[in-house]
Amino acid sequence: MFLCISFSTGTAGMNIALKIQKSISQALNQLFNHEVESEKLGLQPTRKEFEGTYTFVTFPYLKISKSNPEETGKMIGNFLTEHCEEVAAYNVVKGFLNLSVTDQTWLNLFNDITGEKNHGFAPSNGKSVMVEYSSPNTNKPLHLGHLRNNFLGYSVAKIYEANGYEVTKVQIINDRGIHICKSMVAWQKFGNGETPESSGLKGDKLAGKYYVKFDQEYKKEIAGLVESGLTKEEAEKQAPIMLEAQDMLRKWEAHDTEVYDLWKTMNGWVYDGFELTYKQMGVTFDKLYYESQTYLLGKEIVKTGLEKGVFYQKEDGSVWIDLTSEGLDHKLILRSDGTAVYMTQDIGTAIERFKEFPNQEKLIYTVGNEQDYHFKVLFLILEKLGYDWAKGCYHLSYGMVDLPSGKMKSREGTVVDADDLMDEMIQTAEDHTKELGKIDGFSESEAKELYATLGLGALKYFLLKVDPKKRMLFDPQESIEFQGNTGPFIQYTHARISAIIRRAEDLKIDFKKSIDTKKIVPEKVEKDLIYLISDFPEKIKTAAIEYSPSLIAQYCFDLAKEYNRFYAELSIFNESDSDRVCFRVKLSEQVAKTIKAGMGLLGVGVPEKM
RNA sequence: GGUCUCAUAGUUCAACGGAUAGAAUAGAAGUUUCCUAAACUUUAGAUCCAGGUUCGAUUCCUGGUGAGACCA
Repeated sequence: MFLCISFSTGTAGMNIALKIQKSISQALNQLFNHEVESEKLGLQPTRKEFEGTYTFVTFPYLKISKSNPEETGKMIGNFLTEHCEEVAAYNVVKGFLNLSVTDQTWLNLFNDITGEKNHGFAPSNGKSVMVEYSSPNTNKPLHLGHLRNNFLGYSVAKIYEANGYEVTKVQIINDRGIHICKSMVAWQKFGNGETPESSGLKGDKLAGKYYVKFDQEYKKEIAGLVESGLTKEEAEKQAPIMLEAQDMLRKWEAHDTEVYDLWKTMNGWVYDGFELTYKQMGVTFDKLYYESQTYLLGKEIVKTGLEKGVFYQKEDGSVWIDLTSEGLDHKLILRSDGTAVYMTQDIGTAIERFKEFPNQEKLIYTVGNEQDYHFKVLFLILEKLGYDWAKGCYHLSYGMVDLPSGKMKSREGTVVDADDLMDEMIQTAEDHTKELGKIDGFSESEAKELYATLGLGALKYFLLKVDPKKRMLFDPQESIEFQGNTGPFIQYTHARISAIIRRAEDLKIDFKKSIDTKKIVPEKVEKDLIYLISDFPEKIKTAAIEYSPSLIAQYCFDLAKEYNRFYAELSIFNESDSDRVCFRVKLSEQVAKTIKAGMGLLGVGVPEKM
């Protein structure tokens, strides 16, 4: 899980914890004559119900201190208040040493953060990564599962960018194979020359329609054949429409002009359709790969593998790899008739990509967890073939999206279409906004933009807030909620802060002036906010290491929730002390910036007004 | 049959081996002359079972039960 990734540091905020860790290390050394690397000392945020900001657990060091937990905590605590200028006070509860940070430290930190242009975003580190996601088939439209895939991949790409990487976003489009031929055959037989223009259907929907049509006809033919005395297996093999599709695939492989043209035309429709969907989703790609151009790759490498003794050949001519020593089994690399399997072309494609982008530190595949085994094997093979970069390959595996009715099944028509779902979300956002009467003073286009931001924000946040590797439930009704741990709640918080900034400007409050840090002492709730803001760079780093946008989502929610509490408890403009007003507006502004940045990492926009 | 993943409030999700297992929703009760009530406050409710490892286990190990995926 934790691969070797180096991240640049140096952003304001995280160094408080580092400094304290260093001091604790010194304390252990001087008090108990014990050497520990300061980074290895666990320092965790103090639980809400206790006084303090950081907590150091002393249980593991009792043997060294040769004392009880309370005494040990006191000794370290005393050392810190004396020698560490960040620590103001401490308290000990059992084996937990809770440390309070001095007000001055908070205020200095806050001034540092406001001075930063891009808080949390690391400067370029000269490294690059490639992220693959989406990778659809061209025989049907994108569905809910693709949404999770796309949002996840896109967000991870953003998170890597925030960590200073140059990111190449790619997808490989599965544009060939029997499934495409099925759509083509059905269209040829039953389409009557129907096009996206003539039918008004999106191109991908049109192709999908004929894919379904094929399946219906195929079933009819099977039923007919079974009735005439064939077994089910025989019927499945002999159904004329299936034979036609297989014939078409052979013709395609032989570059038959007529078939090739049809293939190009239909795929062209699908790409036009996909483009609209991607645009609505808000995801982009830097480079597209097409399987029709890569499916022959990898055959060459089989020879090399055989020569190196990584692979072995069976009597029938098929090529295999023995992975039993790794706890896996034997895996087919090339069929006996010399045709490739998925593994073959995936090996070839990976090699091509590293030839094309030699300095790639990582290659991240966003693919569902049903492929866990496949990628495990793929990476192992690449390593055995001697490619150093193989250890930089990572399978960003995610769980299936379930519906309340169970699993999505295309045959049963329970698939949730991506376009329909997004439209529905936007529509609900519109209805809800109008119901609340919140669109006074909005122009038509502004209102539309707001509905899209809210509807898609709700959807993206809903899909990204869950740990990627876990299977999740998507309830269409609940996902459109705007209350609680949702995108719109966070968006609302941002809009609310924007209103405060506008108000402050109207009142001509000079909140951008520097604050006399000696005069202002932040209260508890404000410290929590500053702590959260300062923790942002650390969160981005962790999210990248864990490939998990859900951490960012949780963070944004925490920040918004904390802010709303702050907002409810304290009035900003009724203060007589102008320095305090200035401080709080400035703090609010900083929260808004952080929320905007965090949501941006999820690909979610935040409105100024709603 | 073999391998892998998952199991936490009614529900949907959290919790580097750390404190009284957190949130959100749904339920109950409240808060709008005041910067946006898409908000806030209060309240009730959970670790699949059996062992083991240790100062300490939702987390690690073994066995079982249940759900899912992959491989033949």
